[in-house]
Amino acid sequence: MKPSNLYKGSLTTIILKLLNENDKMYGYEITQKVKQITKDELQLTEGALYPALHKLEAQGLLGVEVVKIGNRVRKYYRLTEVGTKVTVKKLAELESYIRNMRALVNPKFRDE
Amino acid sequence: MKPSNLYKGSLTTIILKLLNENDKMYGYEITQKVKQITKDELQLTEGALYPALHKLEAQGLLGVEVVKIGNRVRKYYRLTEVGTKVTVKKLAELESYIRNMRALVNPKFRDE
DNA sequence: ATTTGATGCATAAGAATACTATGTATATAT
DNA sequence: ATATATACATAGTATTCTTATGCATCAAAT
Repeated sequence: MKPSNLYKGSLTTIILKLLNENDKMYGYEITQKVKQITKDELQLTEGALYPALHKLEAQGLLGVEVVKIGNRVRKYYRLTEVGTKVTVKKLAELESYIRNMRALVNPKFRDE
Repeated sequence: MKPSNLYKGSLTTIILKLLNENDKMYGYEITQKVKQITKDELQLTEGALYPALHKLEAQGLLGVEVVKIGNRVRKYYRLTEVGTKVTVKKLAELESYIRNMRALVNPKFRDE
């Protein structure tokens, strides 16, 4: 994730939301989806993505399904029930974050 | 900064913007201002704030003025010229970040 | 035929950022 | 007297991400 360090801390939210929307996805697919949606402005690095996926899996938020495509392996991830609940929470936190940052940065948004 | 780790990476932007708006401020004042603006949702911790101020000063973005208030010391910070330029850049990055995150999280915002 | 670029996974070393805990000290209100 | 607010600061730790590297398959172009 190059552009600025504002993205620090938002990777989990991004992953969870995309999985919430797309049912199941594999890592590389997520990187491409993010590139597409943000018009190349945000590029997930694999060094950040894969460890993040592993961690979410270890926390029980994601389930994995290994699929062989020809001779290649893909690991499809999908939300668990817990993962779905956490997604809702993360999205609320993001809205709150954006609201607060807008208020901090733009006096117009300060009276609710 | 408690609420969520989304705030990781935004402290510099917050400090610069508040100084851009208020001419000069001291550390404690910044923490209170942030509390007020975000209605207690965001509490800057001093362990994050003071090192951040020192770093910005070392980078030449802030100038310091030490003032004695009674027997107490206050360190007033203000933007340098360079600091003002960086502030503009940081604010643009924040807008970009918010736009991208909105698009990632809300399909409605994906076209445009 | 082979090289390039895309696909697809993974980890290790290090940097950056913030949190927690702690310390010092003054001022004010109860 | 004592708790709370004001005001600074740093050390140790945790979290998160970047950079660099590695392995391997596949399609397309030269």
